[in-house]
This record gives sequence, C-alpha cells and structure tokens, in this order.
Amino acid sequence: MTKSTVVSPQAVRDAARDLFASQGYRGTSMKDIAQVLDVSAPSLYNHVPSKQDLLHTIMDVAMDRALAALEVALAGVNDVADQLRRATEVTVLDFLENPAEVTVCNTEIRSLEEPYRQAIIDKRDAYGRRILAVVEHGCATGRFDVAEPRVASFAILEMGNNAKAWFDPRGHYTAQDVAALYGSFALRIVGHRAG
Amino acid sequence: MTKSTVVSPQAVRDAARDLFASQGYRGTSMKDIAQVLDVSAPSLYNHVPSKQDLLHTIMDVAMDRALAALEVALAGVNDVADQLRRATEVTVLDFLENPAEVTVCNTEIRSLEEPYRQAIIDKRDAYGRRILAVVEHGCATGRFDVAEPRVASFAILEMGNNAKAWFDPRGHYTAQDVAALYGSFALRIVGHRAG
DNA sequence: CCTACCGATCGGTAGG
DNA sequence: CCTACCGATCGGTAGG
Repeated sequence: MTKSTVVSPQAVRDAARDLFASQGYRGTSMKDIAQVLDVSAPSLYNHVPSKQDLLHTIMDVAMDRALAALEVALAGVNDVADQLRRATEVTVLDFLENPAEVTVCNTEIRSLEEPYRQAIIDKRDAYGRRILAVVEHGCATGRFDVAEPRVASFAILEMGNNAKAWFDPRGHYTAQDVAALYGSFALRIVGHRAG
Repeated sequence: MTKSTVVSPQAVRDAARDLFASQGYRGTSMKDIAQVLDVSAPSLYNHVPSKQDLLHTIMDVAMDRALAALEVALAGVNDVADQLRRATEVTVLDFLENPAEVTVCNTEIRSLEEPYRQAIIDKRDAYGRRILAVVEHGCATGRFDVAEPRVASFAILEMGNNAKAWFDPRGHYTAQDVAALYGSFALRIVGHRAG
C-alpha cells in the first residue's frame, strides 16, 4: 500500500495547503486533493464543508499562529533593539518553517470570498502594525534613526518574504542562522545605535 | 458610447494584464477580457493566439523592460555605492510604476507552461545576479561590510516588492521619493562606508 | 466511503 | 467581427 493515512479534516487541509501553494487555489480541483489522499472527490465533503472553507481555514490558522508567535517573541523583552531583532527573526522563521502556508497567504487573498477576505486582511494588518509600533518606539526614544518609520517597517516585513524560495534546510545554514541575518538587516535599516 | 477603443493585440494584453493581476490567470476567462473591450470572446483570437500566449507575452515584456532599465541605471556609474543605490531605486520605481505587470510576474509563474516558465525564471535570476554582482563588488573592495552578500542581495531585491500595495501616487511622496528611501535602506543593509 | 449525475463554465474552433 | 457549438472540467449533491 502507498497510502494508509486515515482521512481527517486536518489531512484534507494539509493536502490542500500543498496543492494550493504549488498550483494555486483555482488551479487545484477537489479531485486533485482527493487523489493525494487516495479517495474520491465527493468523499472529501464528509470531512470539510467546501473548497472555499478549506482555503479560509488554512489561511486563518496560519495567521493566528504567526500573530501568536510574534507576541511570544516580544513578551518580556524590554530593549527596543532586541524587540525589533526578535520580531524580525520570528517573522523570517515563520516564512522558512511554513513555506506552503505563507505562499497561500501571499497569493490567494484574492481567492477568498467576503467576509473571510477582509478578516484575513485585518489580521495581516495587525501583524504589520505590531512591527511598526516597535520601529516607532525605537525612533521616539532615540535608539533608531530612520526618516520614515512606516516605510522602514514595510521593508523589514517584506525583505525575508522570498527567503523560503532559496533556503535549503539541509544546507550549511539553519533557519535560525538565516533569521538572525535578517534580524541584523532590520537593525541596520532603522539606523540602530547601541546603548 | 463607453468604449471606442480599437481592439489591438496591445489592447487585449493591457486588459488581460489588469485582470490577471486582480483575479489571477486561472480566475480570468477570455470572456472577462473580451467584456472589457466590448467584444465577444471568440473575437480575441483574431488578435492573440491563445490565453497562455497572453500571459507569457505580458511577463516577457515586463522582464525585458526591467532588465533594460537596470542596465541603463548602472551604465557609466563607477562608484559601487552609487551603483547599489541606483539599482535599488530603479527596481522600486519599476514596482511602483508597473504594479499590475509586477503582480503578474510575482504570482503567475506557476501558470506558465514550459518552455515559457523556465525562460521567465532565467530572466528573473539574471536580474538577481546583477544586483548580487554589485553587492559582491562592494564587499570585495571594502566599501561594503556584510556577512552574507547573497542573502543581502535577496533582501534588497525583495524589500520593496510590496510597496505598490500601499503607495499612493497622489499622496505626499512621489515614486522617486519612495525609491530613494529604499536606496538608502539598501546601503544600510550592506554596511556601506563612505569614501 | 462509493458511483452517478447535475448545471455551470471553460478555452477554443467552425463557419460565415 | 458575430453566433453556434465542441469536448473537457469544475464544485457540489443524491442516493445508497
């Protein structure tokens, strides 16, 4: 036997996540997902309500996980430079460790129907505001020196987005190594001054 | 009359570009494109050979334009810091001035059939190598100080990718202003030392 | 969990 | 440039 996995809502979402990431939401049929799990397409509806619900759930779980990881990374950290470094590291780590979810979140917002679409956009914006707040705090306290904190925070959030495309988990560098590198880039972008 | 545009291959590509950017390639039908131009879907085949050709041509023209603009921006510039600043500025300017093409290039490579897909990837990689060469030259001559030139060049190329999402051409800053800001970020990332 | 099937939509062609 | 139409595929349901 090649497939002995018990079909479950999570198994369907995992298969859908990988296919949505590689072929897109519109380019993936319920039959494609079913074939991965070795069942017929109609059988999927015993586990999930619809294709649209699959997409929304994948993205919503991914956003909640990212937001929670960001809060954990910032909890109890007082130095604003450490805050920015950790926020950047945890962001890049999320990109590297969950490449399929991140790709789906990046490319399939347009495939979400309302009100799901707006709900995901709100969570994505909340993530961005959290980064911006750190950058602004660093500027207000004179630890950072950058002309446009808002633009700087966008650049920091975005610069690691494609790292998952070239990162090799079995290569010379670990995901944490790469994340640390981006953390140092973030501090340079905001013009961090020590002490 | 609401539409008096003469239908031409370029008009079809322009309509397709905007629809592919907002709805995706698979989410856009030939009928959708035809409706923008106020003709029937079969009529489009008098101007373009296929939907797939539309996608490939849009992306290929966009990549050639970006590569040419990069060469023009670097022509005759000797100082490596100026080279990196200009390369970053022209990259971000391309993102801001051609948001639909850039979105299509970013999200629809997976919708391209071979050999078109590989040809576009090759052009995208050539662009990245050009940026990397500048960063490496700056490191080799001691003008830049960054541990991983390759990762730095990826970060620089990527950081402005989403600027088109929040940039408002009628706002306080011009596209050139925003591009200049990213140019300064690039020099900070590579640890540029003056003189 | 399956087969059989529904109405809708797709890219593209025929023929004029 | 049009209408009429082709075969294929889609998400989802019926019924068991």
